[in-house]
Amino acid sequence: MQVNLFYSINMPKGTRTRRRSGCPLNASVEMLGDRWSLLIIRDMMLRGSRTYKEFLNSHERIATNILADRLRRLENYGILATERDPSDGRKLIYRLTPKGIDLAPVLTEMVLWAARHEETGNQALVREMQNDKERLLATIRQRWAEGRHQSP
Amino acid sequence: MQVNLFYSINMPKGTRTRRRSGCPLNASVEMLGDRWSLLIIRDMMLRGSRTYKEFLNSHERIATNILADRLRRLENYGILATERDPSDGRKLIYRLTPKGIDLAPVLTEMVLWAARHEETGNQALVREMQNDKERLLATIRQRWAEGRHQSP
DNA sequence: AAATTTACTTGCATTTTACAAGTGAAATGT
DNA sequence: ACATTTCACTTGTAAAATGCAAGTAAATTT
Repeated sequence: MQVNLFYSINMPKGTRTRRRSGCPLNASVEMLGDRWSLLIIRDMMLRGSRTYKEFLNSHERIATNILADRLRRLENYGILATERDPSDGRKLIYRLTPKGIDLAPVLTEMVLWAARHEETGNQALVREMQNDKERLLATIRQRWAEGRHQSP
Repeated sequence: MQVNLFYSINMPKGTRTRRRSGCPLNASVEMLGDRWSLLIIRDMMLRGSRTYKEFLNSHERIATNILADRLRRLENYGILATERDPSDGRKLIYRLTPKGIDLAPVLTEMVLWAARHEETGNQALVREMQNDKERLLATIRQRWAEGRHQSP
């Protein structure tokens, strides 16, 4: 039997303790390089999703076990944090940490790149990002600083 | 037996024909959201890697079959293109297309994010990116326009 | 002509993902 | 008070992706 020394017990799958290299891009890829993590962050940042159920509603249809796993990983990485909903003890509120909010420029550039080179939707968002990247980023940061990131 | 209608024959694994959604971020994630693609692009853009063997030399140690698969996928997506080396018929030269070069801002933001929030190396590159993001991007673009992206 | 280099492919074990169904705690309806 | 619903998951299992070692064919070098 062989064990993978890059992983530890009691951690979600794929949560590495040792890095493959010290390159900062590699660090980002190890934390975010999969088919779901960045979409969860998008849902929090741009769509105001805060609960497990809200994440499940998004159009790409993530499986429930994968969602639970990714939320745990992102929390372990310090990208998001949780708290119980004081008004409903069943609900967990997920919110971005400062580290998570700092991903806004990464998401912006990925959106703009795809919009430039692929046929994609949500042209309103894309135009907003193109026209004044800095203003949008400031808005996102401020919305989170003020706690106005709750769902409508 | 069940078949997955999101995939087609004769395409590298994971190369989807239908998208999970029209969101531009999702498009980026479907093309680049794995543990290797962005590292290959980094090697081309920042380290000047051009051949299969040069990619294999990078510190994260990609497996040969995965590398072949990722190169095929990135070519299918139009992110890179190949040509035979005129002076050595065994060698294939991989180079970024304009679409691939346009990923420079994505890589930059991912590097800066990790450098800000994780302990990583290559502080020289990070400082260069911090100090003058636009100048570095202009340099990368120009280096590729001039064909000076060959290995040293 | 033999050895080496390059760019892969193949086979197989391990790990991850996807899908469907189920569970327990808290809240709501009657 | 008790049944029903909601919420946030977990579990089981099939399918797909990844990782590792070994092998191969064509071009080049010796």
